[in-house]
Amino acid sequence: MELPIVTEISQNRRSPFEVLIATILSLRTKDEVTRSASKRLFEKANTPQQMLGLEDSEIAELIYPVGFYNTKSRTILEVSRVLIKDYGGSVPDDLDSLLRLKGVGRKTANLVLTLGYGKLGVCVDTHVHRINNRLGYVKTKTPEQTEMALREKLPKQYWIQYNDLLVTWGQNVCKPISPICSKCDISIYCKRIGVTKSR
DNA sequence: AAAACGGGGGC
DNA sequence: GCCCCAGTTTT
Repeated sequence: MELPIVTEISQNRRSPFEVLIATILSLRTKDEVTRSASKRLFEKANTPQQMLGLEDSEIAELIYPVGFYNTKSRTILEVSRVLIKDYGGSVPDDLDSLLRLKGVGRKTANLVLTLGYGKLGVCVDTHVHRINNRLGYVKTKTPEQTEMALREKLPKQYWIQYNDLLVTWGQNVCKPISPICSKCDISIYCKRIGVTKSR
């Protein structure tokens, strides 16, 4: 099973900055599309200093297929500027500082901590949110509520592996539409809440 | 709470 | 052709 792109980047010993940028590119975007776009971008620039050497429109053109390319290219440049100005050109390794960056929300911040620094983070995206609610493990409306619930319920030692596992599972088995329940190892524990069609 | 940001891929 | 995607910001 192919690894999600951001995970793959972290496992190739890429920098926290690359994890951060790849995560920004991946927002609301299919994994395969993010894969090619991040590769193109990193060939041109993979540090905040190098990013600032590119024009807004240049970045937008490189990442074009990911969608939201105007927002994302501005975010990349703005984040790069702040990293140089306030953090000596490196990515901060605490949640509060990361959340203060424009364009970085809870999911991105926690993912940078987890994959960029091997630190604690419960990263709740649509996959983690959906799977936990289907299982009946949590009953939450927003991803942030799911994050807080998991911090209480899930043993710390599993937090880092947990996200990668569920995202991979969410992309390949417990899909948003027509999940392949016959291929699911934890099917017997699942309440299938909100699952209409399954295979 | 809902809209806006967006092209690509699945069906 | 229609709907969703490792979200976040703005209204």
